[in-house]
Amino acid sequence: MIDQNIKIAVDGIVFGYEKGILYVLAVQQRFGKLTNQWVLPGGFVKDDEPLLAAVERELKEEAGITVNYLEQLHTFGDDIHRDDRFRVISVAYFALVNPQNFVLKADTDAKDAKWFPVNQLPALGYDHSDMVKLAHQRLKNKLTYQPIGFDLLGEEFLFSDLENLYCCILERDIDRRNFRKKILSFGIVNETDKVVKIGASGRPGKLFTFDKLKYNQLMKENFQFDIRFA
Amino acid sequence: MIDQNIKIAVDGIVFGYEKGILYVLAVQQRFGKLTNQWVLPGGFVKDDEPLLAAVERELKEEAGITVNYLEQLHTFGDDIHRDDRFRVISVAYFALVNPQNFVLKADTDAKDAKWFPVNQLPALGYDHSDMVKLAHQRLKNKLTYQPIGFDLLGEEFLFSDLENLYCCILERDIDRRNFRKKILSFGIVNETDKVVKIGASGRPGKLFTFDKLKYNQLMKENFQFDIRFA
DNA sequence: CCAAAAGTGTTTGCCCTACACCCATGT
DNA sequence: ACATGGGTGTAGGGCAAACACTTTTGG
Repeated sequence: MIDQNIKIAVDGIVFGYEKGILYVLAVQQRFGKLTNQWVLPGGFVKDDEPLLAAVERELKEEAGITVNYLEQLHTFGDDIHRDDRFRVISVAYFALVNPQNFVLKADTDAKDAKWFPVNQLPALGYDHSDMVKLAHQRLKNKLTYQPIGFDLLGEEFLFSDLENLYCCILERDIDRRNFRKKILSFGIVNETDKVVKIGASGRPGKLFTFDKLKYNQLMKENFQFDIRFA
Repeated sequence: MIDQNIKIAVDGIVFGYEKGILYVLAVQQRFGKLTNQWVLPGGFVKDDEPLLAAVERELKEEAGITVNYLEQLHTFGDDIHRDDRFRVISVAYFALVNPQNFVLKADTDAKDAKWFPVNQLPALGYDHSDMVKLAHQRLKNKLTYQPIGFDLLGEEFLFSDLENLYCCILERDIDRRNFRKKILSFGIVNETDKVVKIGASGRPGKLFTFDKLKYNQLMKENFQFDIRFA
C-alpha cells in the first residue's frame, strides 16, 4: 500500500440566472475554523463514492438543490496549503440551475445557503474565489459554442429572456433581430402556442422550449452551435 | 481528521508529432500485477508535492522528457474500481512535446518507454485508453482556437510542416494558399533567412519561428486565434 | 528535362452586420 | 393615446472558399 496522506474533496460552483442577474450559490460554514465564512458547497468524497455522486450529494445536503447541468471544471491541488488543516485536493464542478426551481435550504453542515450576484460576491474561504473566477470564465466561453444557456432558464422561456441572458453573461449588447434569426436558424427551439405577459404593460410574448433531442441529433450530423456577436 | 482512504495519482498523455504521424507516449510497467502492460506515464503524488510538479517528475523519471506544453485534462474518479488494488483517483494531464528533442529512456519504474502512433495504440492498462481518447479530442479542438501546434514542432519549421500537422491531426485536407494567408495574417510567425531542403529533391523552403511574445501581446488586445477550414 | 516540393492572387458567394418601424397589450 | 416590450426584413461589405500555374532544386 502506498504511503500517502492527502484528502480529496469536491466543490460545486453553481450558477443561477434570474431577471438579468447571474448568481452564484454559496453556503455559510457552521463548524470549524472558518465558521460563518462563506464558501462554495462541497465536502469530502466517501471511499466508495464516485466523484460526480459526491458533488450531487453535497449540493443536495448543503443547499437542497439538483442541477440541470454539471461538468468537471478543474482540480485544485497545486497549492499544498490551500486548506491549512492538512492537505486537501479539490475537484471543482461547474453547474447550472434555474433558481426558480428551488427554495434554498441549508440542512446538514451549512448554516445558511444563499445566492450572490456574481459581481457582488464576498471573498470566499479557501481558494474558492479562484474557483468562481475560473467557472465564470468557462460559462462565458461555453455559452458561445454550446447551448447551455437553456439550463439556466425554465422549461419554457421568452425569446427576450434568452437574449437578456446572453447580454448579461457576455456583457455586451446583442442585436435582437440577428440573435433571433440565428437561434431560429439552428432549429433547436420550438415555439409553443402559449403567450405570456411579464410586466405591467407591453405586448405578450410567445413561449419557446429548447429541443434537446433535436440538438443531440444535429450534433451527430456535424452541426456546430455558435453564437458570437459584435 | 477525516477518515478517508483514497489515493491520488497523476498521469500524462504526451503527444509527439513527426513526419505526418501523431504519437502518444506509453511506458511498460516493470512491477505489480500489470507487469509488461503498456500504460501512460504517471504515478502517485507525494504529500508535499503540487500536482503539476508530480506529473513533471513522473515524465522525467519514467521517460526522461520535459514537455513544451502541459495542462490539466480531467480527473478520473467516477469508476471506483479503475485500479483494482484500492481506490485511486487520477488527475490526467495533457502534454505536447517535440519528440526530436529527446531520446526516450526508462529509468525508474518503467521497463521501457515508447512512442506509439495514436492510430495504432495497443490497449492500455487501467482506464488509460479513455484518457488518450479524451486527450486526443482535446488536441483536435484546441488546435483550432489556440496556437498549440507550434509546441509539437521544433523551434524552426517549414510552412509545410505546420500545414501537414494540421492536416494530419484534424484529419482533413487544407488549402495551402488559404492556410498560409491566414497564419501570416495573424502576424505570430516570423520568417527567418534560413532555407532548408528536406527530401532528395524539390525546392528548399524558408524556415519560420513562432513568435510567442507577439502572440501574448495580441491576446491582451482581444485577438482571437482561429483556424477552421473546409 | 523531369520530378518534387515551395511559393503565390484573384474571383465568387455567403454570412454577418447594421439598421427602424409596426404590433399587441395595459393604464 | 401613450408607454412598454414583442416581433419582423433588407441591403452592403468583408471574409472565407475555391481554384492553377510558376519557381527552385536534384537527379
